[in-house]
Amino acid sequence: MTSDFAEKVAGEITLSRDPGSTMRKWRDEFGASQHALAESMGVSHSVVSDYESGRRRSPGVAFVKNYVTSLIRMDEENGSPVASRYAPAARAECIIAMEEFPADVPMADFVAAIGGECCDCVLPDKALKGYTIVDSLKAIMTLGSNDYLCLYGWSTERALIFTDVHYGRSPMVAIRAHPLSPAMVVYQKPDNVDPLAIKLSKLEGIPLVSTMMGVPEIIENLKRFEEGIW
Amino acid sequence: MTSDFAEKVAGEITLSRDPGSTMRKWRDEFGASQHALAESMGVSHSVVSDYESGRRRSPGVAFVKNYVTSLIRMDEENGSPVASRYAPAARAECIIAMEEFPADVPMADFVAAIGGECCDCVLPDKALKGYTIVDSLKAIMTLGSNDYLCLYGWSTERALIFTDVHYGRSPMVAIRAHPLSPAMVVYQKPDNVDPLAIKLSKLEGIPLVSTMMGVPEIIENLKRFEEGIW
DNA sequence: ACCGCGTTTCGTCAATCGACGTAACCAGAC
DNA sequence: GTCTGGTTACGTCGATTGACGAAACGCGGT
Repeated sequence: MTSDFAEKVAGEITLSRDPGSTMRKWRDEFGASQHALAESMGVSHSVVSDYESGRRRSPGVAFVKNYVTSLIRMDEENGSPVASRYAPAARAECIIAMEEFPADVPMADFVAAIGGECCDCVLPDKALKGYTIVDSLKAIMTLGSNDYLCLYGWSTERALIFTDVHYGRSPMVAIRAHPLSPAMVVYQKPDNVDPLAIKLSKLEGIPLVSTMMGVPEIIENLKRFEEGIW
Repeated sequence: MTSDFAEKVAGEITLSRDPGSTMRKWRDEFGASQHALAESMGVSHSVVSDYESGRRRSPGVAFVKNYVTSLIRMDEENGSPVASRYAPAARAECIIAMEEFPADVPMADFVAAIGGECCDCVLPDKALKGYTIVDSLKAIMTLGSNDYLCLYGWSTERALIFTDVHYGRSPMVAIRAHPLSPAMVVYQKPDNVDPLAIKLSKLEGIPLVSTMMGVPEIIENLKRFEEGIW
């Protein structure tokens, strides 16, 4: 979540016709002084001023990264008032976690990382670009057709992980009814997987995977993919 | 829309621990060769290779901007197959247009740009960070509670512009029922503005504005704010 | 073998960045 | 007036970028 916001900020600075003033805009938004930010970045305050005033016309990405991550770290130390205001879309109740991978992750690696097993499916030789962990009950009770777009974030080529699934019919029915399809569906701790859900997954050509791993452990195990390590 | 995607790509490159390989990842995603991209960028092909291989450890934002905008321009020349795959959330049916402003836009300037008039309200001395144009009928018929999060995109400090509004009661009722509030509500071409809608807007402290301007003209007039000009 | 396409490596050099410290400016409070 | 906090401007210099072109490499097809 926060990393999406960091990308937003960094991307805006990078693409701006005047990177300096865009940096200044964001620092003002975060309510930080040049001096405090400079300390956080580990540089002298006049460096920050030089960049914001436009003396450096094309700052290197290393500097921009330091600038942005420092602002966000400072925000987090105060409970993320700015970041949370800027990511309301990320706070849909049924979304527990949602991340993009910086590089494609082979499906087999993903399934292994979450201790998953295929439900009578064959994993295609494809890759995933991210995942979303969804609270199944809340999703079923609150999501309408266009809600599913939020689950996909930046890419449909992700794994949707439904938590606390008893038989798993409703998620597959809803997914099947929607024009967009995820690359993979994972049921977390199902009692039994409904045969109809398996049938539907095959009709849609979506690999269906189950795992008995807890959500915190799943999130922990997927962190290395987020950091581009495997 | 596309600019959000460009920011996503640029942000990811900027924040990556290995910008070169992230650039390479995205170029592969777009299916472009180094040679074609180099031509599009106006540099020699070996420059692209030097960057992607990591010879330049901290590329300047000018180069990254050229790289990203060239990839996206090339994608657009082919009907945006990659960009549209990466922005499904942006294609919610009821959203006609949605943009963020690179710098705050004073409310008075925004209202003037869209030929708007206050419906018995006083414009606060505040600023907007973006806007969303919403098809009212589709929104009312299809949006659930969490849908409204999609309307807000990156910030609630935006103007929501509802099109084809007859009296404008439903949008205000729905907005009032939702935990998040926009900074401004605009009714486009209303027949008559419902007094109850005005009352609700005051209760919420949300300025209510009406305009008789057509959607294409509104979008055109707001472009200068997107480019940071006013 | 040759050819075409795609990519990498590397030497080179002018231009710019990254970072420092110093000095100055501005505004508000006492 | 002084002090504090916030910001800007600028000289300086080593390090790095931005860009070029030449040479080389790898792969598939003929």
